[in-house]
Formats: sequence, C-alpha cells, structure tokens
Amino acid sequence: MIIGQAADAAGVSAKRIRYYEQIGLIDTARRSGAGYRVYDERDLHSLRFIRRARQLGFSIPHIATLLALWRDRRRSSADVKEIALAHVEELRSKITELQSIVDTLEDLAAHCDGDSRPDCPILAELQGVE
Amino acid sequence: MIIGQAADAAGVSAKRIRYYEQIGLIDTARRSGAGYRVYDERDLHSLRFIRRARQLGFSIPHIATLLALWRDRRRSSADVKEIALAHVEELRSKITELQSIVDTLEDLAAHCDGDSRPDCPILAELQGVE
DNA sequence: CCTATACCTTCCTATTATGGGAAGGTCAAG
DNA sequence: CTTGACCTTCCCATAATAGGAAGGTATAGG
Repeated sequence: MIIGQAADAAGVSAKRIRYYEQIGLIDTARRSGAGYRVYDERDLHSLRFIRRARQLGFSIPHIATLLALWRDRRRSSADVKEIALAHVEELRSKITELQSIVDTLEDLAAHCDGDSRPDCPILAELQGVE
Repeated sequence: MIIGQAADAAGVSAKRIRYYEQIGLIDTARRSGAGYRVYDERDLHSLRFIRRARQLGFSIPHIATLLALWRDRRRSSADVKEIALAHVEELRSKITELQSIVDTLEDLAAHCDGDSRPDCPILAELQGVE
C-alpha cells in the first residue's frame, strides 16, 4: 500500500502522514524500489489512532505518549487516565474562558440597538468607557 | 512618548505594537530625530481598543473592521452588532465542540480503572474498538 | 512503444499572532 | 566618557497542517 491508499484508508491526508513521519510521530516508512513509502495494516492502525486522538484535541506530543502507552503491554491504565483527565482540565478552562467572552458579548449586544444609529455599547466597551 | 512607554501604558508589548503597525492595523508611527517611534494619547486609545478586542477573541481582521467603525461617526450600530454576534456564533460552535470532547473523555475516563493494570477504555476507543 | 494521467518524491511557502534574540544605534545619568 | 536602558531592523520559532512547484514513476490505452 502506498501513501495515497494509506491516506484514504486511514482518513488522513498524505501530507499529514509525511509530516507525522518527519516529526517522528510514526516510524520511517519502508520504501518501494521507486522510493515510494509503503504501508501495511499496522501502520493504518497507528494512523487511525492518531486521527482519533487529534479529533479529541490531543496535541501531537500527547499523542506520542498515548501511542507509546498503547503499544506498551505493561502500561498502567492510570497513566492513560492521567493524560486524558489533564486534557479534560485544559479543555474545561478553555470552555470557561470562551463562555465568559460569549456572556460579555451577548450582554453588550443585548444593549445594542442594532439600528442605523451610531450609538453602540459594544464599541463603548472596547473603547474602555466605564 | 516612545514605544516602551506606550506599551506599558496600553498594556501590550512593544513587539506587538510594531507588529500591528507592520500589518497596517495601526497607522505608521511618526519618528523622532533618532528614528524612535513616537506615540500620543490617541494612539494609546487605539492600542487599548485593540487589546480589549483581542481579549474578547476577535481576530485581527475583525478588529480592523471594528476600529474603522469605531472611528466612523456615521456608522450604524447594526454593523457592529452583526460582527459581534457572528463572533459569538463562532465561539458557541467552538464551545460545543470542546464540550462534546470533554463529555466523551469523561465518559471514557469514568470507565477506566486508573490502576496499574493495562486495561483501558480510553486506548480502546482511540484504537477504534467498538 | 509511446503517451497521458495519476500518482509519487522533495523542498519551499503560507497560515495566526505573537515571542525571542542578535547586532547595532541612542539617550540620560553619573 | 562610560554604563545601562532603551531603541532600531531583521531573522527564527511556534502548531499542525495546506498548497504548490519541479521532477520522477507506474499503468493503461492506442
């Protein structure tokens, strides 16, 4: 299987696969006589694992750790859980931050007439009028 | 007032001010005899406006528009409100997305023993075991 | 056998909004 | 006149890709 086929099968772009190889997230692929990267089912499993982890918002360094744990038969589930929960905490903070922005903007927008007149609490707030 | 003072007064770094000038978000600063950028109160107002807008998560292109509206005495508040509400919608989608990841991870973590044994629903999910 | 086209390769650029740092000029105080 | 704290420009790095150029390869059809 060459890179385009692997990309289709794993649901990632060929570009990404090369990038993951370049940064060392996946092993250097074997090459065909013509220099084409060659993949097998095991590689697809890794690529799919990476894709799912990315979809869950894990960073590539975190995924590197998760991949290592995944391959380690003697891992402890506690290690995995710790990474996942730390990630959840990060996401929660981000959500809280975004939510507070939403609240602020909605409050401002609610007091903005939204008509053709120039008066606007949103700009007033940005301007720093208390 | 030179850049370091303006930076302190406006609560942004000197680097940022130069960057904002470079990309055209703020006007090219006047220069002193020695070539130092010189700022006045009006510039500080703009920089503070930008800082607050960044804190509310507006992108620089959006801020450019908001700044233009802010300076336009004949603006309509509807234009400002529209940008703000569109931004709110983006934030909401992002929050929803993050929240769904949090829900997934918490569910998986709840079923993960988190002990020294290797069994781990989190890795099982990433692996694609249904 | 030749050619088209659909791949593959590497390498370089761009994205977003900064931060870091080097090399060198300037200014104020002591 | 030196020292230190500024300023200047310019280049590099970040995270995780996408896009594209230039050139090699595999395959199918005529």
